[in-house]
Amino acid sequence: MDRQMISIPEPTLRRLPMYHHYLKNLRTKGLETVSCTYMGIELNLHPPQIRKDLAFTGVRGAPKIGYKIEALLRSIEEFLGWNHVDEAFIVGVGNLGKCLIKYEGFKQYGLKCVAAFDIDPKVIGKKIGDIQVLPLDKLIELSTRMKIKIGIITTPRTSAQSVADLMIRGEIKGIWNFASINIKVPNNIILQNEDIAPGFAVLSKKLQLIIQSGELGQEVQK
Amino acid sequence: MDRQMISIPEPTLRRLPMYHHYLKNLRTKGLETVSCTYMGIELNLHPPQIRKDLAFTGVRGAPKIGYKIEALLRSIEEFLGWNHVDEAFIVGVGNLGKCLIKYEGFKQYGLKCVAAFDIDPKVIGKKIGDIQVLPLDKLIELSTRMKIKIGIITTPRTSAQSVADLMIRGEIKGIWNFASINIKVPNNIILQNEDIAPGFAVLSKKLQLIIQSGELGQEVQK
DNA sequence: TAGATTGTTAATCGATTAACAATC
DNA sequence: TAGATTGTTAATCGATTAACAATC
Repeated sequence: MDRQMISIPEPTLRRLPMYHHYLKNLRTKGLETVSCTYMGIELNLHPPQIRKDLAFTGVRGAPKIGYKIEALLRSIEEFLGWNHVDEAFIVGVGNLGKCLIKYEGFKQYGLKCVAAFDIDPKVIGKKIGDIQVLPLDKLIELSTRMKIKIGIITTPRTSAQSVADLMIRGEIKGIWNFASINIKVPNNIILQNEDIAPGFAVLSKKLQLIIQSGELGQEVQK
Repeated sequence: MDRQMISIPEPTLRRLPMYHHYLKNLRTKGLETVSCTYMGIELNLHPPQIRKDLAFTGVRGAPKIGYKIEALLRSIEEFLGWNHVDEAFIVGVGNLGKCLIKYEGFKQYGLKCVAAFDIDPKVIGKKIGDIQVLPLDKLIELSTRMKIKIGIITTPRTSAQSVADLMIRGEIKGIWNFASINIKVPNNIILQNEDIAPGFAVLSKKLQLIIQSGELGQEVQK
């Protein structure tokens, strides 16, 4: 009962994939153990932070030795649920939709797109990668029947809310929204928004500041 | 001199595009002013936070009235440098690269991809959207000559570091890295990493917790 | 005017970092 | 053993939220 009461800091959750990826690399190099000191240098993080993050997954290291890489990987995967495959539906087969369907990386997260949906008759019936594009009005019935838990939205902004509503009626529990628009979902539905605008805002502003300071520097020089 | 010393909280920077997008919506509806109370309800944020965020851009509101939408939009755009066009090079014309090249949304951020690069002879010379795919070994010379500031990496992981190195030799100042791998750049280069794994980790874990608690609930019921 | 809203200062909260005993 | 590393508690830091005077 208590376990799900412990709240995991979101920054920690967001760092776990980085550790996971890095550890997989170490494993291919044939290494068996790793210390936080070592990881910290490579990943540019402070050792105590890494230690705390890893502790959340339930793994324990050994003083003087460090952590077993194999155990760490299993611990992270189990903690995130990446040790079993989750099937997902994706709606919207435009550029981004196609790109995600073909993305090979999902495998390592245990995510598998099993069907795509669209309203455009020109794409319905086609195959993208391994999967079939179905008409959107089949979504509710199919997702209920197949007990699909995850829905991915890659439609234009204007359709995102109505697609989310369909997914919820189809008993989908988590929505990964790439439509860069705020959609509203009930409390018991997990919503994860993915958008490149925030990242670009950070890049734009930092760039502006560094270029400004460069120009200022030049002025000072002459 | 002082201006660039003030550090802007990154969470604030990341929220600005959301305000920007929302305000554009209000403008198309013909509204002229807006209060933080009102925005807060729509965007699910506390009014004082919105006020602080907006204050960073230098705009001032009027007590009892709120903010002028037009002035807010201009203030955010100017603050982020989105009021002028920045030209960018993109390297790697796979699924993701093509997808970003065709992405219409960059226009509103003042970002324009002016050339694409690849090493694959099969794609070199082709046109994606409006732009030409050039051989990678032309990058340094061209980006120096055209004074390109932004480089976008959409290559496989294995090439990301070497592409970044080329960009830096081509005097690019900011790198937007979609290759989901840690690349190393000198201090004076801005690096912004874009990766969907952190977001999916959050979704996976939350989903796991909610599904677990659902199963537990059922057990308790019977 | 009264009430709503801004702008700003203070209090709270949560995450990161520092410190250090325990340990192999 | 000595030194490196973990695990944990305390201190710090930064962002969010609360409180409230100023104001149109």
